Amino acid sequence: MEQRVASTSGLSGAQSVDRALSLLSLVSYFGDQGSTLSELVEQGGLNKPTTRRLLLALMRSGMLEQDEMTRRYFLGEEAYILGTLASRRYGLLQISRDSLTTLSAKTEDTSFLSIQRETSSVCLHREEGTYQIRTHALQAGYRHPLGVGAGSLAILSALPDEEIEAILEANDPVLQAEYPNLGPAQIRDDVATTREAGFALNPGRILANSWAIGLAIHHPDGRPAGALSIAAIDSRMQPARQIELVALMQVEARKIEARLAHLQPLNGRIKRPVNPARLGTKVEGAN
Amino acid sequence: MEQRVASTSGLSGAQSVDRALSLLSLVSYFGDQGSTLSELVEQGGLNKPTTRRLLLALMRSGMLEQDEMTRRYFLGEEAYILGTLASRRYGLLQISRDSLTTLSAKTEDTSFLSIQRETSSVCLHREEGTYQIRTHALQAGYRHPLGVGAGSLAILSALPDEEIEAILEANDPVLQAEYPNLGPAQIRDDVATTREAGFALNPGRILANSWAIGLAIHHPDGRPAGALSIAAIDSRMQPARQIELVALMQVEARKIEARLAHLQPLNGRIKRPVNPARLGTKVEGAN
DNA sequence: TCCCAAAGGTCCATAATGTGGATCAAGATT
DNA sequence: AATCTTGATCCACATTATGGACCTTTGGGA
Repeated sequence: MEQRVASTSGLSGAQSVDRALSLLSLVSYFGDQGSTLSELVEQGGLNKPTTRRLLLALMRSGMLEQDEMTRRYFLGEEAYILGTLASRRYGLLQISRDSLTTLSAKTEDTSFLSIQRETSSVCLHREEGTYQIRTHALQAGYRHPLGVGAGSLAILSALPDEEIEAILEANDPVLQAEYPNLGPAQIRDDVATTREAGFALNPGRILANSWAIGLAIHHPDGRPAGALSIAAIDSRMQPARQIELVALMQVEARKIEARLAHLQPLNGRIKRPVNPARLGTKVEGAN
Repeated sequence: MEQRVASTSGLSGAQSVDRALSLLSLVSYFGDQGSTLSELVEQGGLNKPTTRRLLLALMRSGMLEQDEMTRRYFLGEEAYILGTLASRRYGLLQISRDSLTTLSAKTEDTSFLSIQRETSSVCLHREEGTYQIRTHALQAGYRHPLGVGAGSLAILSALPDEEIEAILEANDPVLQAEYPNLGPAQIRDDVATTREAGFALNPGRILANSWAIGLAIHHPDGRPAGALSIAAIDSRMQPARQIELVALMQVEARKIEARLAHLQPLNGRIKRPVNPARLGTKVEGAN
C-alpha cells in the first residue's frame, strides 16, 4: 500500500470497518434482487477473499443474509431493526407514506420518495400506481448520480451552488461512463430550469418515453430532505397535466415539511467525520 | 489474547468488524437518549481507545452520529436508509403500525411491538395511549432478556422448549444481576401459564403497578415474528378487562399474520453464520 | 476564582490481525 | 467429457489494530 492519508486528527484506523460498511452500502444498492459475490468484488474494488471475509462478518452480525440457493447477498434483519430504531430521528419515509399513497391514488401513476446519499440520490420507496402502463426504471434502493432523474434533479437544484459544483465534479466519471448524454453542462442547465419552474422535469432522459416530475422536500433550515416524484409515459406528462401534478405534489410536500419540523429537533448539530475513500467508484491500484 | 476460536470453517477474521457492529447494536439499545463513550466502554467490554476508534469508523459511514454538544452517540441516517431498504423483506413494523394505532385508540392505553434479537426482546415501537397515567418502563430500543415483560414472555413462550432452555441458560447471568426476582424457574412457570392462557401477563414484575399483556405474532411456519403488548396500571388490568384486551389484540394479531405471509416468500432459506462472541454481556479478561 | 474529579479524547511501541495470489470445488455450458 | 464461470478458501507475509499511559475539557464545589 502506497499512500497513507494524512490523518486529519489522530485515531484513524479501523479500516476494515470502513470497508465492511462500504460493502454493506453497496449491497443495499441492489435492492430486492440482492447481489452476487462477483458483482460486489467488481463494484467494490476489493478482491474476492477480502470481500467474502467482510461479507461473512456482516452476516455474523445479521446486517446481511445470504440466500442458500442463489448465493446472493441481501440486507438482513439486523439492518431492519437498526433502521427502525433510527427512524425515531430520521423518519422521512414514515412521514411521507400517506402522501405517496395519496399521490398515487389521485394520479393513478407511480410515485417515489428519494433522498440524497453522498453524491447520489437513492429511491427509498416506490408507490405503485394503478395505470396499466408503468415505468420500471426506478425501484427502491436504486441509485442515480444527483441530477439524473426527476427527484434526483429536484434535490440537486435545492443545494447551494458550490455544493452542486463539487457534486458534479465528483460524479463526472460516472456520468461519462453511464450517462453519456448527461454531462455536467446539461445538468447545470437542468438545475436552472428547475429553479425557474419550481419543479424538476425529466423528459425521458434515462429511458425513452419515461417522463417524471420531481419536487424537493425541505428541512426547516432550507436544506433538502429528499424529493417526491411521479413517473408516467410521456403522453400522460404533457404541459397541462404537469401543472396539475405539480399542484398535487406541492400540497403533499408542504404536509411533509410541516411534519419534518417536528421530527428533527431531537438534537442539535451533529458531527460526522468524512470518509476519504468510499467504495463504489472502483478505485484503481489501491488494494 | 489467549484462546483462539476453533475456526469452524476457514476464513474467519474481520474481528474489528464484529466488534464495530456489536458496538453499533449496543448504541441502538439506548434509544432516543443516545449513549456516552463511558457507557459504551463499560457495557461493550472494549477499552476506550478501541471503542472510540470503532465509533469513529461507524460515524464515517453514517451509521452513527455524535451530538457535538452532549457528545452522545446516536444511530445515524445511513442506518435509517439501510433499514428502510431492508424493510422490503422485514417490514414487521410497517405491517403492524395500523394495528398499534387501533389498539391504542380503542383501549386508550399504550401499546408496543417487540421482536426477538438474540436472547433478548427489543421494543421496536411504542404507540402512546391517551389515558393520563402511563408507564414509561418500555421505550423503543429498550431490551429485556426474553421472558421479562409481557411481549418478551409471549415471544419466549412461542419458541420450542429446547430453545427456551438455551435462552434461559444464556441469560442466567443477566437475570441474576438485574432481575433477582425473575430466575429461570419463575420464567419457566410463566411460560407454562402463558401457553395455557393463550396470552402473556406481566403483573408488575419489572415496575410495581405497571402491568401488561402480550400476544405473540407468528410467521406462517409457526415461529414467532414478534409480539404485541399493551401496558397500563394494575387497576386497568383486572381479569375482566384482560379478557377484553386480549380479544382486541387477537384480532390485530391475525391481521398482521395475514400480511406477514405475503411479505416473506421473497427468498428461500437463509444462511447466517453465528457470532461466537457478541458484546453486551461484559466479557472478562478478553480486552 | 481556584481546584479537583470525571469524562472525552488521543499517542505510540508492541504484536496480533488482515491481506490477496494461488488454488480448489461445484455447477453451468458446449 | 472437457471447459468455463463463479463461489469459496488456504496460508506466508507485513500492514494494521491494540490498549496502558497520557493529555484536555467540562462542570461542580468551596
